[in-house]
Amino acid sequence: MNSEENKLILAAFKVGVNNVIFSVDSHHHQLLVLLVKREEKFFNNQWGLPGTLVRNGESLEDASQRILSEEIRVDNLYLEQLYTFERPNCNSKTSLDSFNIRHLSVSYFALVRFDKANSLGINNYNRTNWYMIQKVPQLIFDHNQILDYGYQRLRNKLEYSPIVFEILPDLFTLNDLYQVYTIILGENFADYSNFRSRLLKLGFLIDTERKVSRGSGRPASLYRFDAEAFAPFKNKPFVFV
Amino acid sequence: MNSEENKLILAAFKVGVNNVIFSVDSHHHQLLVLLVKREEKFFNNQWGLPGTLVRNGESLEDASQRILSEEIRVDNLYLEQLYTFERPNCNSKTSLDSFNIRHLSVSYFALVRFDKANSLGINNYNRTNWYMIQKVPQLIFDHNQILDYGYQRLRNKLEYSPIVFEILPDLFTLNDLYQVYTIILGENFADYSNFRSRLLKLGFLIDTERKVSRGSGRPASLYRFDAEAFAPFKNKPFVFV
DNA sequence: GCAAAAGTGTTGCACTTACACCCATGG
DNA sequence: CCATGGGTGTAAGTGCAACACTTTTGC
Repeated sequence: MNSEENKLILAAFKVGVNNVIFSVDSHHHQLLVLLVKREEKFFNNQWGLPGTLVRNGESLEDASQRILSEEIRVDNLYLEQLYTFERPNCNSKTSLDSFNIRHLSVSYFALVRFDKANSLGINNYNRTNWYMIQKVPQLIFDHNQILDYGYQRLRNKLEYSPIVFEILPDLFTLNDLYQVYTIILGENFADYSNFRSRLLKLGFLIDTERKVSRGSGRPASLYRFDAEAFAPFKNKPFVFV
Repeated sequence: MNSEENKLILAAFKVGVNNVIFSVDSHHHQLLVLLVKREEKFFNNQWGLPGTLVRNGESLEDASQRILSEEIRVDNLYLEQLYTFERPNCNSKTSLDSFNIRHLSVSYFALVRFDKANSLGINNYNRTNWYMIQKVPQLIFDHNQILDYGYQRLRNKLEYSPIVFEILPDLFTLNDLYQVYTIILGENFADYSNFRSRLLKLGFLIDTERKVSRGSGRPASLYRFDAEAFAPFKNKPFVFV
């Protein structure tokens, strides 16, 4: 087959999924991302996003969920497609991909509860670990780029969609909520008292009147998120912030 | 090979690209999308988004550009990845895809100048046509869904990025600009005079002092977009609207 | 002069910002 | 009774919607 003929032939692909899985550790005031150490010879123990190749009979999202449940034992709280990346010239570089098989990587984005997700390190010899977002090392392939893209998306989502409530317990204090926002968006996005009044005025946070005391100081009210009352704000931008 | 074994085997994919190509016909005050009539036997002359399968040696974006230049002879003005869709159970439905080849469709989104793009219908026997967005018929596969997704993206883009200037001539009146916005976003997004003052205050529209007269009425100033002056607004949301 | 289109100005209202202040609890 | 964190209130400033008004052209 000469090169002209080759050009008109349809490319054959294997498809992988990569997950950008975020979690918030409120206790240490840190945004975390899940990474996996790649011990295959080509990767030389570099870290990368948790991912896998798509198998027969499973959809892309299935594959993505499989990673979530294998690496951290967690029900999906929030999962969304991010972007499709092309692995550039992969076939010519690694002997794994002989025979002109090209690779595509569809990345997904997830936000999981830290307490539920924190049961890792078992049975995987520290192969999987949470990294603080500021301390992520150089990753394999283009995974740093994918991560950046996911981080961007996370911050956007936070501003107009109620994902936070997926990682907060059913009952939470307004300070809990505020903490998550500052951890992800940085300290200087709004004053706490203004954040409070703005959100409460919107009417989808219900005061249960129940109080919880955290050390000294006045006990805080526990609130819950009312999904029905939120409905009118769906797709309306900048509900929060 | 039994079904258990089959499940662990990596799926093989062919990858297609589909383009959601929008254009604005200011003269008829219409938002248009480019469709292609599919004359293959399975599609029975139904319309669909212009697309193609990815060939050897070309990247996904290459393939997408190829469509742009084949269907309408146009340099890329704006091209962006939209979303990756999975063709559900395609292999079991059409005899084309025997042998467990699955299909993935990566969709791209483009906005092209109408005058430049309007040189179609030549040599293609009305196979390609612009459709008003409200009059799009039932399309093949999930193309209606992809189109909706693209339309959504277009409206979002319009609000925080300067894509409009890619489809406007170098010199344009503020009314030209306003027209494009109302065509895409609908009439009730802002009053013309407020739109004017808000945009002018931002300082990236330069009044060239040149005037143009369109029939009766006071002649309008021609403006140009100053990309440098726009720089500080990059990624800042809701610059327009 | 009159209609039509371009462009300017004004006013009220709503919302944000930056604080100051009050409240309830633990020690 | 004071430190601590929770919660309320307010005054100044900003931004936008609605709409009235002025300017410059063709006829």
